Amino acid sequence: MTQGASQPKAERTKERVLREALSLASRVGFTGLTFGTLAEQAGISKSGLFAHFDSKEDLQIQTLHVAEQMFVERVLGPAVKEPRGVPRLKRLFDGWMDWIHSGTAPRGDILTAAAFEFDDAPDGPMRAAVVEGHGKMHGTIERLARQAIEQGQFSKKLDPAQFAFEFLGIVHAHHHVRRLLRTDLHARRARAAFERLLDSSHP
Amino acid sequence: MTQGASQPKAERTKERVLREALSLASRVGFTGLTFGTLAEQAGISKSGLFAHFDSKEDLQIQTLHVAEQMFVERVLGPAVKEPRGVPRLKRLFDGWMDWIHSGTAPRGDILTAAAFEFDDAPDGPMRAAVVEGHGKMHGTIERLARQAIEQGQFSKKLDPAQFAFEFLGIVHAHHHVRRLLRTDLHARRARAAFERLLDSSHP
DNA sequence: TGAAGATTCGCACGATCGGTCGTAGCATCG
DNA sequence: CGATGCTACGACCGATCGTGCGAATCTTCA
Repeated sequence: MTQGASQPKAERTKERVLREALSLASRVGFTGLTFGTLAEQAGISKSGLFAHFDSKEDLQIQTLHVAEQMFVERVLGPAVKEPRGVPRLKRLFDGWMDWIHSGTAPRGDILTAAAFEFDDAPDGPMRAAVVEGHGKMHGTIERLARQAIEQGQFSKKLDPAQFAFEFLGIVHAHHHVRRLLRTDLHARRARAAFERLLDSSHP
Repeated sequence: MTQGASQPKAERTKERVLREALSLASRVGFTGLTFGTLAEQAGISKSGLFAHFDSKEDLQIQTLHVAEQMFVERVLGPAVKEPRGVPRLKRLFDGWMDWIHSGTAPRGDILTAAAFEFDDAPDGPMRAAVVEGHGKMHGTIERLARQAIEQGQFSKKLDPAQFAFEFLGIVHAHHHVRRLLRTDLHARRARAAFERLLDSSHP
C-alpha cells in the first residue's frame, strides 16, 4: 500500500469494476450487463466478480445506484443551487438534456433507459429499485413545481403531479426517439415542448 | 377438408401460431418470444415452427406486422371515419387509449412496447421494421395535424412535426408509466396532457 | 388409390446464461 | 515475520437459447 487513503484493496477493485459496469450497462443495458462480458471488460475472472456481487441482480442494483448518485451530483445538485421556482426547474431540464448529450461515462440517460428496460420486467428487487428511483424523480419535480406556485410563477390551479408527469414525459419521449432514430435532432422538439409546458403553467 | 374456404392447411396453422405469438409477445415482449415457449403454447414442436419462420427475427417481424395490421383496423380505421381535423385527432387518441386498456388479445400497446424494446437494440431487420412503423405513425399524425390547420382549427404557425412529437410523447409516456407502476391511474394525466396540447394548438 | 410433395417431428449441436466449488495466492495485521 | 482470512481463479454444472438435419407423417391431387 502507499499512503493514508489506504483503501482496502477489495474496495478499490470494486470501484473500478463498478465504473466498468456503468459504462457497459450504458452501452448494452442492464440486462446485457453480464458476468462474462463484465469480467472480460474489467480484466477479472467471472468468479472473481462473485466476491463483490452476490448475484446478477445485486450487480445491477449496485450499478444503478452508482448511476443515480452520478445523476444527483451532475444534474440535481447544480439545479438546486438555482433560486426556487422556474429557474430551478429550467436548470434541471437543461442539465438533464446536457447530461444526455454529454460524451462522458454513462452515455445517454441510463436512468431513463433502466426505467424503460424494467417497466415490463417481472417483479424483483431490481424492478423495485427502478420504481423507487422513478418515484423519487417524480416527487422531486412535484416539489419544484409546488415551489414555483409558492413563488407566484405558476398558477395556483396547476396540479404539481400533472406537471411532473408531463415533465418526465418530455424527457422520456426525447430519450426514446433519440435512441430509436439515433439522432440528436429531437432535442429541439423536447425543448419546445418544455417551453410550452412552462407557458401553460403560468398564472 | 370441408368447404370452399379451403385454406391450405399450412396457412391455417400459421395463422393460429401467429395469434398465439401475438398474445405471447404482448405478455413477454418480442425478445421473450421464444421458439420453445411459442411451440409449447401453440401445441406444435419447436422444429415445426421452422416450416413457417426462417428465424427468430422473421417470427418477430411477422408478428409485428400482425400487430400493426390490428392497430390499423381497430384504431386508425375508426379514426379516419371522423371528419378531418380535430375530431379525427381526438378519435385517434381516444381509440389508442381504449386499445391500450382493452382486455383483448394484444394486451396493452404492443407497438409502443416494441418501440421501447428495440430502441437500443443493435441494427437488424426487426429494428428497421420498428423504426419504419414509428415513422409511419409520426407521418400519419403529422398529416392529421396539417389537416386541422387547413380546417382552420389549428394555428397556421403550428409545426405539425412538433405536434406529432408531442402527441406520440404523451402516448408513450402514458404507456411507460402504466407499465412501470402497474396502474391505470395515469390515463387521466395523459388525457389532460392531450387536452393541453390541443388547447395550445388552436389559432 | 397411390405417388409426390408439403408439413411436422425428434434429436442433437454449440453457445451463452447465471451460478457453485475447491483452491491458490496475496494482503493484512498481530 | 508468520499466521490468518479475504480475494481471485479455473473448471464445471444445468438450463435455455437459436438453429440444422434426416426421418416420419400427413395432404393434396392426378
